[in-house]
Amino acid sequence: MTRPGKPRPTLTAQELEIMKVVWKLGTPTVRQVYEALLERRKIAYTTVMTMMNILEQKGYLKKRMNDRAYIYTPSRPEKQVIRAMVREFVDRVFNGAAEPLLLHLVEDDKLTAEELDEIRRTIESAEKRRS
Amino acid sequence: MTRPGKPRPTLTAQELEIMKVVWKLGTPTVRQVYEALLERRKIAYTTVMTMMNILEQKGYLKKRMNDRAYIYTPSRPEKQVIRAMVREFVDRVFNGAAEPLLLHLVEDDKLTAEELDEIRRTIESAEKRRS
DNA sequence: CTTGACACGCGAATTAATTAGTACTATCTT
DNA sequence: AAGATAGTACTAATTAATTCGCGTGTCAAG
Repeated sequence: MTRPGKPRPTLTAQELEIMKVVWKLGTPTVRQVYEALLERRKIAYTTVMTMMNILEQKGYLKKRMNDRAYIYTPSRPEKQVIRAMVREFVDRVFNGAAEPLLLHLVEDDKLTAEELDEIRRTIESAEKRRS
Repeated sequence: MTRPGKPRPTLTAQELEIMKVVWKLGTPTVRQVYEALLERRKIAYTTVMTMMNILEQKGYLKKRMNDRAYIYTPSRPEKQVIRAMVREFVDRVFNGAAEPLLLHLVEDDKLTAEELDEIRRTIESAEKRRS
């Protein structure tokens, strides 16, 4: 049922929350993820387990038995997954055009002067790289 | 039930699709939205009606009776809604930090040289405006 | 050996999104 | 006046996401 290599359905909010923990911990058990999440909000152990199994079915996690519990590992690197989410968002909201989103962000006065500066430098080097 | 002024739940994919049409048409009837959507995909008239009524309940649309049919109007400007969606996305995916998203986009080679240039100029003027 | 902690699988309840059919009414059209 | 047309309200089926309890098995400690 899981088609290797095919694009997978994009992560929902809670799925992403779990994936973030897994990426941070590397190779956690359900319990470890559960404990990490508990520090943020009330949640049941079995809820985490269910979600992680769904994430496995969706192809985001792999599990292997170790001792008495499963150890889960991300099957795709964080950067790749986030990139796909950004792409999906740009498609859905901006019809695939990245520029309007960029402009939104830059105009939004949410960035510090240093961040703006770094971005400007990134753009400049991107421009050089191309010419 | 609709709390004026309060932040509303963020739009789903299909809701956004309908809102885009409404924003474009300005003050459409259900039928007009329906016809516009039909050009892209198969959908039933009543489906569109249901969605638009939900959007009204959610506070994104207002309707007034005119002649025999309701005329719907957006209750919030497109830019504002999109901005809220961007903010929600940045919060959810990047924990509120806009910069990593910016960098993702710039690195992603999805932009033309002209677009990059325009963005650089926008950043420069944003920097001036602040200093 | 019994008991408690921990792990898993399974099933299930709830909620929301999405889609659309049906019944009814009011208005044109001829 | 009759029938087609267009519009709404209401109901509902389906699917997915999210949440969690329960039963059961295993291992370790007393």
